[in-house]
Amino acid sequence: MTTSSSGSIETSANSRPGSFSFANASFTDILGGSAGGGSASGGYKAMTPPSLPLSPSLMSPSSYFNMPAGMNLADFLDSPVLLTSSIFPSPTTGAFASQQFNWRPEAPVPSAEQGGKDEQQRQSAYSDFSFQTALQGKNEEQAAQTTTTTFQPPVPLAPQQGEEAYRGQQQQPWGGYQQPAAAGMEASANNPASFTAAPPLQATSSEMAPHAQGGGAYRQTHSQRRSSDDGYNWRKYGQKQVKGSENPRSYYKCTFPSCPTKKKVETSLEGQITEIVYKGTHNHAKPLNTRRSSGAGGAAAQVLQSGAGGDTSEHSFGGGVSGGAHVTTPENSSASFGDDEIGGASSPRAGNDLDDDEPDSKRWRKDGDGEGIGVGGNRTVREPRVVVQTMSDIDILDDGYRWRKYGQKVVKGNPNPRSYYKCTTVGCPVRKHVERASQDLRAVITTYEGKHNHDVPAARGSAALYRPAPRPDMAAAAASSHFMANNQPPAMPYQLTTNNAGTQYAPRPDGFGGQSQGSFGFGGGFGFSGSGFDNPAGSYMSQHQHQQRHNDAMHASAGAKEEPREDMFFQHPSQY
DNA sequence: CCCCTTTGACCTGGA
DNA sequence: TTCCAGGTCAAAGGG
Repeated sequence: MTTSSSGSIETSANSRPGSFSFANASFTDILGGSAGGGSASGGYKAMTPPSLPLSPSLMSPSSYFNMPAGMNLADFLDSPVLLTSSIFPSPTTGAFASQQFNWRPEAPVPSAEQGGKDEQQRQSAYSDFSFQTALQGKNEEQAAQTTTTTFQPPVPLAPQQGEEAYRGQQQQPWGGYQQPAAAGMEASANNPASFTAAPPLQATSSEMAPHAQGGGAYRQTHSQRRSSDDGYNWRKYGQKQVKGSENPRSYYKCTFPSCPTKKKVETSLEGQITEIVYKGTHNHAKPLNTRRSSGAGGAAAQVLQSGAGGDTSEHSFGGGVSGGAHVTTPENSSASFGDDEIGGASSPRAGNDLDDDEPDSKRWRKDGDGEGIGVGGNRTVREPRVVVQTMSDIDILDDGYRWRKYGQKVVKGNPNPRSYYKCTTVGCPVRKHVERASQDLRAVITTYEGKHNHDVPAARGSAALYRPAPRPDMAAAAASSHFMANNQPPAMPYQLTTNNAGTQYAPRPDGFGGQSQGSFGFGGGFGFSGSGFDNPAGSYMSQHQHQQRHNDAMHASAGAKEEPREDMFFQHPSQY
């Protein structure tokens, strides 16, 4: 998306042009709504949402967000994730975490059925959009702490401009996104101001980072969903009552042939959508004619997408996002809009991307990966939340590699969902998963498995953007900080945990540790200068703590698994 | 006939 | 190893 202002981000795979404008809306509005953003989840990473169209108006990408190389603003826009993430503060930091996407529709959330009509509403709705990050509860603290970066008032920019700017800066867009997502949300909660358009936004790195890594699943909740279609056609393939939630969860798949995109929609007893989580990215344009969207899910989804989607045109998120362009596909990113919830649970959800191929959880499982989307802990859904996750499959790049989210799941012991990503390079066995620490939402743990058997992919969009993956350290830092700059692929597997406190990063025993090289920074945009951002790794304390966890298991397996682990919340936009 | 929803069973992973 | 929970499959039914 471009983010608001200008930047357009190209996501590697998914990039699509879109513009997101928050022009009218204030971030607070956008993010804000509910303070409580899902806690943990707040932001996940962002991926590149492919399709959300965002109009750049509010924030200039360049300034505010850095878009991952390759990403187009449009993409961001499209992807829910982007929205959240991009816009919001990083989850880790929590700065924005609280913010979730809240679409607070003026009108009550339309039921699925209503969805069709909702579009109009949506538009209006967007204005209300608030992004909340999952971690609300923590948010405040985090927000304060984390917010390392500040978002300056968004300056509307043309998407393209944004991109250019962005690229020029080489900032990572996603970082922004991610942040927004998680952090942002929270932040909002905590610091509403942070997100308000006018005021500088702060992004917390830590949170953001996670999200970023996570791939972005974010969840944004938006209070009200106006559901409408997102412009894609969905088929419901399952429904289940999820434990811990009164609301039944419905599973939808994009009906487009070979499109791996899925979404989970939770609806309240009243029929309102309380949460939507997207997984995967659409590998096709939005159908011209949307037949119908699946029920609730559809609605929410639609909203997002539509927002994202170019076609639709304008959707304003938050106050005003007007859609700029949009793209149709969305889906990479996922964002969740939701109520607020704090906990990460809700927010965290986001992120699932799809696998490419098969999204199904089973497969994921087979792959060993991931899972589906996790639900956050509790959600209190006050308002309907929509989670969009965008990570798309693609890119995540914290480390410069491209990742595809193939699953997400809530693991016991941790209400926060763990996103699962795979390196998109054919034949490359590397996987990573990102999750927010249960104890400290601000802390994000990323675990890498396997070693890349290839070089860091060229940046999609701009070479500049993708640089070698930052080292883990860097990554972490970056993540937290948001970004960017160089990413070098971590050579080694490691895990990072970030939290507001700081990032700690430890190389894996294997020796896989990375080294940070580049500097991250949000360059321009966010202004994350971030304290820690620049610092590579370890030093980077600002907001994230990165702890490495090693999974023994992973490592163990690793031999095979040698994987580098990284986190990056903010890694690259791409990731997000 | 096509498409979608519903629904119970099955599969897989995590604890 | 077992249990639990989440996610998906696939048959059945409806529009």
